[in-house]
Amino acid sequence: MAAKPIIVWFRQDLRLTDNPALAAAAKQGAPVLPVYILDDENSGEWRMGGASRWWLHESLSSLNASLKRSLYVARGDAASVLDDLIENTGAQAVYWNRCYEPWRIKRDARIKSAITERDIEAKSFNGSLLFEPHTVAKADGTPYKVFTPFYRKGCLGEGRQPREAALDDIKFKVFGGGPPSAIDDLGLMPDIEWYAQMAEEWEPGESGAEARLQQFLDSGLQGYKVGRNRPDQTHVSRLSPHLHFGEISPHRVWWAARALEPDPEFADDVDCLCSELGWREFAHYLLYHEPQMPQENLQTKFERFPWRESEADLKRWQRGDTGIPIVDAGMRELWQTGYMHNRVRMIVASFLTKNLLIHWRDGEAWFWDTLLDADLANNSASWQWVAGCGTDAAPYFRIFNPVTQGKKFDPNGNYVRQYVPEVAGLSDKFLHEPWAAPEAEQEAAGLDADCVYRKPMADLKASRERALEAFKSL
DNA sequence: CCTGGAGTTGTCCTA
DNA sequence: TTAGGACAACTCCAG
Repeated sequence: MAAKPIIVWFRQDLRLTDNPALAAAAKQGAPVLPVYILDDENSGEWRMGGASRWWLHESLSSLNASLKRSLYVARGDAASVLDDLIENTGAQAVYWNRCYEPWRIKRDARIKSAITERDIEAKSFNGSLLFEPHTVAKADGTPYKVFTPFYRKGCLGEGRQPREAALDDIKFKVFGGGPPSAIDDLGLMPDIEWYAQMAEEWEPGESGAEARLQQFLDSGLQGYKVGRNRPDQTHVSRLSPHLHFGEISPHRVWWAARALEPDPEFADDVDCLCSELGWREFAHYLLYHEPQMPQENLQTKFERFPWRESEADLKRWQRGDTGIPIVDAGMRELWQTGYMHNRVRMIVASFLTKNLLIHWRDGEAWFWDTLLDADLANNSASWQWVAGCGTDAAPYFRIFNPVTQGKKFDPNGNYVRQYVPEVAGLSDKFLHEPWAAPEAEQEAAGLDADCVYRKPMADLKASRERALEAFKSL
């Protein structure tokens, strides 16, 4: 009798290296039946956005190639797909790495008990977080609400360290009796080829992730602490989509950076990178303990906040047609490349929620649909943070001035000029506030009298005052 | 239970 | 030009 296979259910861990569920299955010696199930249709309003779906298609293709084209893919209800698979293949066990979206936690718990009831082994592992949410608490047992103590004491206190990434090249035999892969049938690819530029800039999949890490370690990490704020420079890691889909583990990134720490040239930069990974942890921690975070204000007093409703204004923000150069640059970068530099994310989010007083959930939804790295935990935690309704103590008067931010973090205008060619002809002095330039300069740069960059959609001073008033009303 | 220090990412005005 | 304080007061957290 042939050995019964072990199903390895891939989810947000689309890699072979440092994959605890896969490693555990390989260790058993049984053939591995690798499976991916597209079931986000059942996730309520958190069906994957268009950009993510393109990435997933590419990433699955890459994983399938690594698995010698043996990946079994299906769409639909995960429980019944697994049920049928167990039935048809005589599988002895199902292994997977844990996810932390509330709907997935619930679903996985149901699946685990259903499988166990059939006397089939169901086992889950930690492959995606340095410190899982249920392992971190204050001395009194309640969850942290502030990042710094969460990270310093909760994660790194008392000699706690994340586990080392397991980089051994594990050997396993793939189960040959499964149906053929049919990634194309998942319907992840869009009909219109809007992803051409994304395909040029990104390489979804495990080898692309490792290459990106190496490139970052070689040429981005040194100077990261300061440079990461500059959208005109290349000091951010751009690992977020790879991390989201689990093409690389945070452990791998953490320890690869730590290895450079003895070099004094890197000391502060490594700490800073690790703390950014810590923020990723914190977002997942918050989502675990506050499952309503993607929908509801963490600070309930914000239920009274006087948000404005304006489809038209929201559209202009989405299109990058606000008349504020750095905001438009960011929104267009997002639309064209599926990515936006972190500093600019904060600027556009502040503009939407404070200057326009449009609900953070509208911004969250747009990012969800357009970001390649759309991640329920990171996205919702960050939007609540910027809007001021999160658990941290960001003071309400912290309202970004996009002109000041632009001058500070894009001083030569290279970033704005790349995405907003309309204003490229202005001098650096007025690039970030074209409306303030002398008329002669506006004309010479080709800005018509009714051009949006001479009449931005919001007066920064007046809208700031209005936001401060709105906050005071709480 | 009490207490005191601290809190990712800013802006604006004034001297 | 630039540095420093105001902008409020609250909650979190650890000792």
